[in-house]
Amino acid sequence: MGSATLDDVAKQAGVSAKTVSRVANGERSVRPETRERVLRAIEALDYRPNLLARGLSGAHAYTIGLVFDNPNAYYIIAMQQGALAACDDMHFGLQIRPCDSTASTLAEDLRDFVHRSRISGLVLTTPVSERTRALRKLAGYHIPFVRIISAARDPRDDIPCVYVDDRDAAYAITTHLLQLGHMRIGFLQGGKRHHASAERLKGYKDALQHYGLPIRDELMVEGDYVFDDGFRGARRLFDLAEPPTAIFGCNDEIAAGALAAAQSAGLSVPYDVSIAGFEDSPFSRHSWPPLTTARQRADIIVERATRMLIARIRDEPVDNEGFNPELVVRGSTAPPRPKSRQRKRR
Amino acid sequence: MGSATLDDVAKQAGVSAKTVSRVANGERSVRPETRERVLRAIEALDYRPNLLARGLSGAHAYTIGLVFDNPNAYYIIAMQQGALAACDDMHFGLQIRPCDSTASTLAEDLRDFVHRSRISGLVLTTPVSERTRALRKLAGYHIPFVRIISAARDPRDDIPCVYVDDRDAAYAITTHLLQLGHMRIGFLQGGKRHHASAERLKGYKDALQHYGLPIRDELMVEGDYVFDDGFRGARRLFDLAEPPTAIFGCNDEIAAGALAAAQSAGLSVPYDVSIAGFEDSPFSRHSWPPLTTARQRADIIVERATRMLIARIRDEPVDNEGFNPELVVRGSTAPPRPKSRQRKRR
DNA sequence: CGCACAATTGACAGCGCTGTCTTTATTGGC
DNA sequence: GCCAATAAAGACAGCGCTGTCAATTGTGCG
Repeated sequence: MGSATLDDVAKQAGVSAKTVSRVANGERSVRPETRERVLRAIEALDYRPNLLARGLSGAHAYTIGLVFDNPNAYYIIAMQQGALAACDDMHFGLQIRPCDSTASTLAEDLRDFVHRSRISGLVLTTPVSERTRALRKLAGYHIPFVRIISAARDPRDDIPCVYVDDRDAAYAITTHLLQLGHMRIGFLQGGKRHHASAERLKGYKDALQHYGLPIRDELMVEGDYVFDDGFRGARRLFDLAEPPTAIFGCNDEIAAGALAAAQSAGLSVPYDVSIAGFEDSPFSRHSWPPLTTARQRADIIVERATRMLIARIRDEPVDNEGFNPELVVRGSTAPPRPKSRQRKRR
Repeated sequence: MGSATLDDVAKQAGVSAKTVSRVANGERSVRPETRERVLRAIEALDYRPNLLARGLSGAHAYTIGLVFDNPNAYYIIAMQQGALAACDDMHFGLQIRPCDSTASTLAEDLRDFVHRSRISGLVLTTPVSERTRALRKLAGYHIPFVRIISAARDPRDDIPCVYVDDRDAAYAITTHLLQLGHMRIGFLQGGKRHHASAERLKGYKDALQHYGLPIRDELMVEGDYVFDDGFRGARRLFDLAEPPTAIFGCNDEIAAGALAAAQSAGLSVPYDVSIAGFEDSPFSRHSWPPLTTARQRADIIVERATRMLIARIRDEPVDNEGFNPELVVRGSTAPPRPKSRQRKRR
């Protein structure tokens, strides 16, 4: 009924429980013929190690935690898939853990989580990964973790991380718009809670500067990563005396809001105004027109981070790794209308 | 360093470990003053029970599993939130578990999952919850579970469930379109793997019948719950000699595809064609125009199912419960154009 | 005041596994 | 062929908790 235990297998194979344990955990010091016999017994009894017992007994539970505080459903799912793929592959368990990254007790909350379940380590995603103070405490508790952050280059500090160059991707998107001929490009900012927002803004500004264009305050609207802010922000841009011919939303949801604002204002995208997003979420693929955006493979990034964490737990050497989101050009961006015709519309 | 244990607390409070265990688990047979003393010690030592030890020792691990096999990110997140809310409230752990509902070993996979971690019970969501054969096996393994299914009424079988009346909601949406004056309504079907697809189709047909309208095969396009099928299906409908004046997509993603198809065909929504979805996902709120849809609170439904499961695990009596998605009218549906003008456009 | 009974509390084993240490088998070198 | 060195296998304790049952304390009542 309740599955077989180590002892059952040991009896069946005529060896000690410890030997079965060794085989089950792939330790090398077992003679091939013994291993064979044990494997047969495991097969015959359909034995599966009890993870609770293993975790309670061993040094740790061979389980990692994926920690997030992010309202973006696609992002979460992609991250979960990535972490799961790595964990399945490495025979680790996965505990998925939402949390409040703004809590003052963040470090303690995570510590309790880790201790209660003997979690072997944590993969921290943004914005949890940006709470430097909490991370320092966490490190103080000797909890291994890897963080995923938004940065242009390897921070080279003592905390292993995967860094995503949001600045560069935003630079690429802005450059794409500039090369299409847009001279006035609106930027809908993301929430300040995320470092990525600042990075993307930086990429936008850098590109303008590189092209010798002025950076205009009225073209950079503040907001958060939500549809409504995209909608409102875009409307504000449209209402300017001299509205932008292109709008770059800090993520796809913001861009979707801008798209809706354009359509509700009777503007045709991309003929009257170009719109670009960031993330390559289904939003960007499933809108009309589909959005030009930056593809960010959260699944692959998290999978990588998870593998790094497991390596770290096994005391193997790990190197930080960087990712560059990739420009994806779709139907929502096009050259601006010639001046003459643009005038007519107004 | 590593958190305090029961014994530490026991020593501090001057009682036995078992008494601390009783207090920690809220058992009643402890004198108030003793309880008080123990609670103080727990507080002082910042004690947190080790979940692995509790699970290994006790009859089960006070953890339930949420099982799903559904590509819809919003759905998954909503379900996770609902399950988590219930689990947090009832002091149960939650294991989130994607799976392959088409696997022939589904029942065995789930059994192994349950046994390995001493999971107390499972919440099965569609389409896993519809694999009747596997469920029967699962019940044979004495694994408690609650399933969420698409059904118009309480199935009154021996498996506890939460049932969602998709038929009724589809009926309501179709009726809404009929009452607006639409006489030809296209229906973009969902994948056959989900019972909900058939239920929704039934609701559509029932409503037409109720209004004395014929059910036309050419208006019911087959497909799956993906954007592209919505896009293609809608195009096929637009190409009919006599195209529908309204399209009902079996979920929001399909409807988003239809919306894109309309826009790409130069049709204005809702003036040239009305479009309705199903689910109330962000898709429906964040498109332009926003979609009329049926609100289905996956979070609340799953939370309810989770509470039922926990009640069941505690041998408390449980009654099946039904949910009715609620019609949400937004900008994507309107009366059809008067015939005369419609002609002009063609 | 003394007894039957109920309410509290504690002692102890054991959940199923792994870490440590010990014992036994095997190998290579002279 | 014998011994040291190494490899393989086993014995045993114990991870931190709960279930069971026994011991203790408190209660009501004649």
